[in-house]
Amino acid sequence: MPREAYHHGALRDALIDATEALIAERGAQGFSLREVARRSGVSPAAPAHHFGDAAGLLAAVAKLAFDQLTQALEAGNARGGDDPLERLCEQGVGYVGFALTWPGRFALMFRADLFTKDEALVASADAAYQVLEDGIRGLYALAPGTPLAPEQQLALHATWSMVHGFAHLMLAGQFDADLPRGGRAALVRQAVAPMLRQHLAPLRPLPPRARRRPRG
Amino acid sequence: MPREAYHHGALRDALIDATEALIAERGAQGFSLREVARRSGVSPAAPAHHFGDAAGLLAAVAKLAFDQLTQALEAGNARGGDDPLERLCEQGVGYVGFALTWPGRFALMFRADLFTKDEALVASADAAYQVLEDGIRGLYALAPGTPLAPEQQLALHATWSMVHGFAHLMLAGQFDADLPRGGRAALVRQAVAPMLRQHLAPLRPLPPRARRRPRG
DNA sequence: GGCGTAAGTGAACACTGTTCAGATAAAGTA
DNA sequence: TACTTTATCTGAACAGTGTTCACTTACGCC
Repeated sequence: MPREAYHHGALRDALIDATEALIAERGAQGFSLREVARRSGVSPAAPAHHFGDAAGLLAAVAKLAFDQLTQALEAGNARGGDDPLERLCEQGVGYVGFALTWPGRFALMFRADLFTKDEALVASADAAYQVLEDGIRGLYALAPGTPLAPEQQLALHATWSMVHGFAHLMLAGQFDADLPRGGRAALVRQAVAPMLRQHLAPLRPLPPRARRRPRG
Repeated sequence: MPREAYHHGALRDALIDATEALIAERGAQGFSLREVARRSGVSPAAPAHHFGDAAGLLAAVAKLAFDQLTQALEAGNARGGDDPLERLCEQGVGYVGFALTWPGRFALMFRADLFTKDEALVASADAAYQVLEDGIRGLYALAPGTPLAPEQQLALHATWSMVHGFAHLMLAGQFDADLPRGGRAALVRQAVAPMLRQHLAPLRPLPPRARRRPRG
């Protein structure tokens, strides 16, 4: 413990890794700064020098989580191919899949009371949001950067809410009673995509000759 | 502090009240058993005698929160009148309204790690869930108690997810950027009801003469 | 009136996050 | 190479937390 304990600059990453492992085991609630320091073989005061605060360390971990979510959403886009509806649906599948694969990370991301909202974190969170917003733009055939009309914003909110709520309720075990064979992972595919498809399909502009006449 | 400190049986309720006040101020995260005991003018060990545990006290508070949510949902039903679609939409408005009015209560209810799942709590949670499930039954013109078909279960999950996710994201401040004039309360009415109406309307069985022909 | 039981005390224990003076290693400079 | 500066990390302390336990107090009951 005399001189090998000095991490020589690698401590920052070691603390982040230990935190990810800890919240993977015990959830975001079970995080403890001292435990993380202990696992990194370092005194309880050491993290303060790199992150200032427990909230600072968790902010760094949350930032990474948002980056990983962005990747999951973009992977969904890729699976969806050229069809904007399919791309958005697969984003939803990716979102819920991320939440179920990394419940600790997901729980942390939306516990804003646990971490500091620093610049890097906000940027990463915005990046994830942009992927989703661009998905909605694709559905309405809007160019990137185009501001959304009110009803398009509503579609964005509804889609995000549905996917987020589904992930949240599923993690809370509310859907465990009626799981299909294959468990939670199967439910993601079998439920999220049809759910989104049903919700989003009426929003998609129809090809001209098949356009429905206004009801009245 | 000699003998007036003895609560003579009213302590149980006093602790629950103090807890509700505390989480209303500081959120579910800011709860502290000792602080609650302090506000009730009682030693830190006193709550253990009534609730055994901090998790036990929070379970009692969460149970009340579910009861209050049930009332909010039923009030929505009443506002909706006879139309099953309107009843369900107003349930959604009630749900989100409850979450925004009592953010501490709402946050606590879905933090299952904070409280014990005792019998009374599960019963109250189930009661709230039943109101929502019956709302879906109404939409499909099913008698109470009828088991839901898979696509009806899907509608239930989608509706609940959307409303829950909307409440959650709104509390996280994710929609603050595009608030209409009137603030959050206005957004509940202007967004939740149309959102649900759009989602649920295609699910409603149409009157016979206006039934759409199957696509294909 | 005495007694059993329920209710609350107060001190202790093992934790937690944070602060701060001081020690140690690494890097920069002359 | 020697000296200084800067970044890291320690160790002890402080205030606060939830929980336990022997003890005391008060109430209801026979």
